Order: sequence, then structure tokens, then C-alpha cells
Amino acid sequence: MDGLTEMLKGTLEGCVLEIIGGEETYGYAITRRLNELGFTDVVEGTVYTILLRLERNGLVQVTKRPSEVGPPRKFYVLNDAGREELAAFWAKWQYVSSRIDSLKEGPR
Amino acid sequence: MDGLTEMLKGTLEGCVLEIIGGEETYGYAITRRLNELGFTDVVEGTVYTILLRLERNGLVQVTKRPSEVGPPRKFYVLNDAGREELAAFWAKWQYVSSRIDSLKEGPR
DNA sequence: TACCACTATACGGTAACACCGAGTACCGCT
DNA sequence: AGCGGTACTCGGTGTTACCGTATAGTGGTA
Repeated sequence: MDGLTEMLKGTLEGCVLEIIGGEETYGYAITRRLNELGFTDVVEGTVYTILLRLERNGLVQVTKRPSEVGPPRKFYVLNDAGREELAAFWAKWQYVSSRIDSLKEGPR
Repeated sequence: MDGLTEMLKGTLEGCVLEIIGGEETYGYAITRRLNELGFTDVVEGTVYTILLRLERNGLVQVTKRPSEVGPPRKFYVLNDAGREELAAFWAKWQYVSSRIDSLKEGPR
């Protein structure tokens, strides 16, 4: 499935938040996770821009740690603001998706 | 509910296609329909840009007809390309939304 | 040693989209 | 004449995912 990029706008960041909320992880691994989740076309560059944005917006705490198989990794965990943002994301998602589904199922 | 605009990117156009697919209608009425559907913050300007895009991309057939309560209306109906686009939209929506829901329900 | 694949991050630029704001215009009511 | 509701247009804005390229560490292999 391709051509999903427009539909992912506004939701991909939420997905990244959810993944980080599940466990402390880093950009490259998040990309692989998204790929195996079905978003096969998402590449590292996209995830890194999201991670930098999350950091800039103060939603995550970052820890740089060496890796044994490559360059150092930047590990991310959600802080309180991040968890709040994640909850808000799911609330929005539920709101939007339920309404779109109801539109699909036929009017009224 | 506000702050939905980013999440609507890529889906609002599909919603407009679906509404047009249901019955021949025009911009102002589509906006009202979206509002009562729950997308209360969507305004005329947004819908008109979508409609002009649909027209430019050859997905709709347009008929201008006078109104008894205001300026003439531009009525829209889907053509073959529009119906195809609509089907593709729902396929994408099902793909994306199912995957996001599965992410929410817990990993693996 | 040189090359390559995999791992890992950064960053400038692009296209698409929803949105904003201001403008134009037609109608009915007071 | 003025106002609110109806109806469309258009230039400009901000956010976002994406692209391409660069940098760099590790291990395998020819």
C-alpha cells in the first residue's frame, strides 16, 4: 500500500509517541517497528524529524548511549507532558476515526 | 474538540468525496453536513479549496444552478475517476485505521 | 587493506494539505 | 438602507511527512 503519506499527517507523530510510551527506544528501532506494523514506506529521515520535534516541544527525555553494533543511539522516554500529549492524541483519534467510520457506514 | 486539523489532512478530501458520492450537492451544504457530523470547526473556505482541487483533478462534474435563497450554487457529482478515487480512499483508510487501532490495543 | 552492508543520526529543501482572512455577491426581512 | 444568512473565490500561512545527502561507527569479506 502506497500513497498513505497525506493520511499519516498528524497520526504518525502519535504513533511514535505510543511506541516510545511502550518502552524506552531509539529512532532506528522505531522506524523498524513502524515498518513491521505495516507502514512499510516510512524511512529513518521521517522518524528523526518527528523525534527532533518531540524533543524541541519538551515531550521526551533523551539519553545518548553507545551501541555495540554501530554509532551511539539516542534513547527516548516520555515525560509527563509527553504522556499528556499521547492521551490527547488517542482522544482525537477516537473522535475523528469514529466519525469517519460513521460517515462510511451510511448517513444519519 | 479542537486541534484536529493535522489529523484531518488527507481524510477531509475523502469525506467530501463520500458526501458528494451520496448525493449531488454543493459547497455550502457540504460544510454544514461536515459540521453536523462532528467536524464543527471546518469552514467554507476549507471545503471550497477541496472542491476546486477535485474539479481541477477531474474527479467531479460541476453544474451551476440558481438558488432561491442566495447566489447560484455549484452542484457536484462524482464521475468514474471520482468513484475510483473514493474507493481508493476507503481502502487506504481501512488500512491505516486498522493498523493504528492495533497499535493502540497493545503491541504484538 | 579496501570495500561494502548494516546500523544510526542530522539537516536543508519540497509538496501537499487544512486553514485564515478578506473580498464579492445574491436574497429576504425589518 | 441595513443586516443576517447564503454562496463562492483567492492569495497567503503553518504544519507535516518525505526526499536526498552527508556523516559516522561496526563487522565481514575479497
